[in-house]
Amino acid sequence: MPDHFFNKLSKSITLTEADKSIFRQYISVKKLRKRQYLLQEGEVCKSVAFVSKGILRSYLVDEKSNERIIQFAPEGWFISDLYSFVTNEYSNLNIDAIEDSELVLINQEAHAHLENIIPEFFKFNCLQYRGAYIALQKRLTNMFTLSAEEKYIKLLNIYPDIIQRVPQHMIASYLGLKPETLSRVRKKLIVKKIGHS
Amino acid sequence: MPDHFFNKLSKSITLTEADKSIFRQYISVKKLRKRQYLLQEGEVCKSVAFVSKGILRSYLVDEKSNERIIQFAPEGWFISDLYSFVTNEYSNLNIDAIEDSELVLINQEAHAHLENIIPEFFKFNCLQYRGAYIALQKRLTNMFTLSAEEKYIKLLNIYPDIIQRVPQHMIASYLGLKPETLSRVRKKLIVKKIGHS
DNA sequence: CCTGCATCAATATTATTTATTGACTCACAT
DNA sequence: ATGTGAGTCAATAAATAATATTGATGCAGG
Repeated sequence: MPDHFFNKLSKSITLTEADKSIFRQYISVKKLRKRQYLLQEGEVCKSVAFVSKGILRSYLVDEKSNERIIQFAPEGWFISDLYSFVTNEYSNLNIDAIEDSELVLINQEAHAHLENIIPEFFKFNCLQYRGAYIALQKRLTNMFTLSAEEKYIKLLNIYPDIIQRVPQHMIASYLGLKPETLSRVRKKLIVKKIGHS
Repeated sequence: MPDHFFNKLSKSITLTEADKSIFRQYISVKKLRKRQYLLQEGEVCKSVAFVSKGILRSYLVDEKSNERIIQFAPEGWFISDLYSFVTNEYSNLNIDAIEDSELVLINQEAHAHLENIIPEFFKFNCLQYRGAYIALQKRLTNMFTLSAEEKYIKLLNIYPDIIQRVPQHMIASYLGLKPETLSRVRKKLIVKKIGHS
C-alpha cells in the first residue's frame, strides 16, 4: 500500500528494506471521500499526510467567510497544518479532499520517532521544509506583484495538471481572485488564443 | 447551544441548573455537513452523539459492499456505536450525516464521569437502553415476518417524517430491500390509493 | 407454476455544484 | 476626469452527480 510513499522518499534519500519495514509499523493508511475533512478548524493536527491517490486542499475561511486556499496536494505531496502539528495548538485551517483520496498518515509520535531512528528521514524532512519555504515565498511575491491574468498564466505553466483537476472557483480562491474574475480572465485568454490561430 | 439536548433529557428526568452547568463543561458541539462521517469503520467510537439538528445514519457495508442501514437519527435522537464505545474495540460500522447537522458530543470519560456525579443521567441512559432494546427487537421480528410492502407501510406509519427526509434508496437499505423493489412497492401503493379516491 | 423478490442494465428525473454573464461600484494610476 | 482592473450582487446556464424508475430476466419456495 505505501509503495508510492516509499518511492517518493527514495527520490531524495536512500532507504533500506529494514528502514521500510520500520516505517510500515509506524504509518497508517486512510481513505477519504470527496469533501471529507482530514482536519477541521479548531482541532489539533495530529498527523502529516502523504497523498498516494486523489487530491486534497488546505484552506482557511476569512471574516467574510470566504474560503482561502493555502495549498493543493495531489498524489506525491504532503499536507498538514505544520504549525498545529508542532505546537499542538488548535488549527485554524481546514483540510479536505477534492476527490476521493488515499493517504499515508504519520502521527506526531511516529514522526518524531522515525526521525530519530532513521536519520535519512530527518534529512528528507529537512529538504522538504526548505523546498516548501522557497516555494511559498515565491508564491507570496507573485501574489503581491502579478495581475489576475499573470497569476493565472503562471499557475497554468507550473501546475497545468492541477488546473485540469480542480474546480475553477478553487483555482480562483488559491490565486486570491473572485470566481467571476477568473472566469473573465479565462475568456479573454481564449479569445486571444483564437486570434492567433 | 445544547438547549435541545437539555430539553430531551428533561422529558425523562429532572435536571437542576447546577446539573446543566456541569454538563456544559463536559459536552462539546460539532457540525457535520452532508455525507461527512462521524465515525468510520476501523476507528474506535469515542463519543455518543445527540443530534440537535439534521439527521444521521449508521450503517455497515456487507461482503457484497452493499450498505446496510442500522439506524436513522434525526433531531432529538442519540447515535453511536455503543459496542465500540464500551469495549474500545474497532468499530465495524459507519456513521455519517444525511443532511448538514449539529451534534452534542459526550466522550467516554465525560460520559462515565457524568453518570457518576449526576445519578439522574445514569437513570436516563438506563431508560434509553431499555427503550432502544425493545425497539430493536421489534424491528428484528418485523424484518423476519413482514413482506416488503408491509415493512414499508409499517415504517410509513411509525416514522412518516423520516421517509420524507431521506433518499428512498436509504429507506430500502434500512428495510433490507433493493431500491428497485421499494420503488415498485411504492408504485403499487400509489395506484391503490388512486383507486380509492 | 405462480409469487415475491433479486439482479442487471438502461434511462429518466431531480438536485447540487460549478461556471458564466450583465450591470454596477470603487480605487487608483494616468 | 477618466479609463482600467478587479470586486460585488443577482441571475442564469451548463455540467455533473445523485436518486428514482422501468423493463427484462432468473430463481427459490409454497
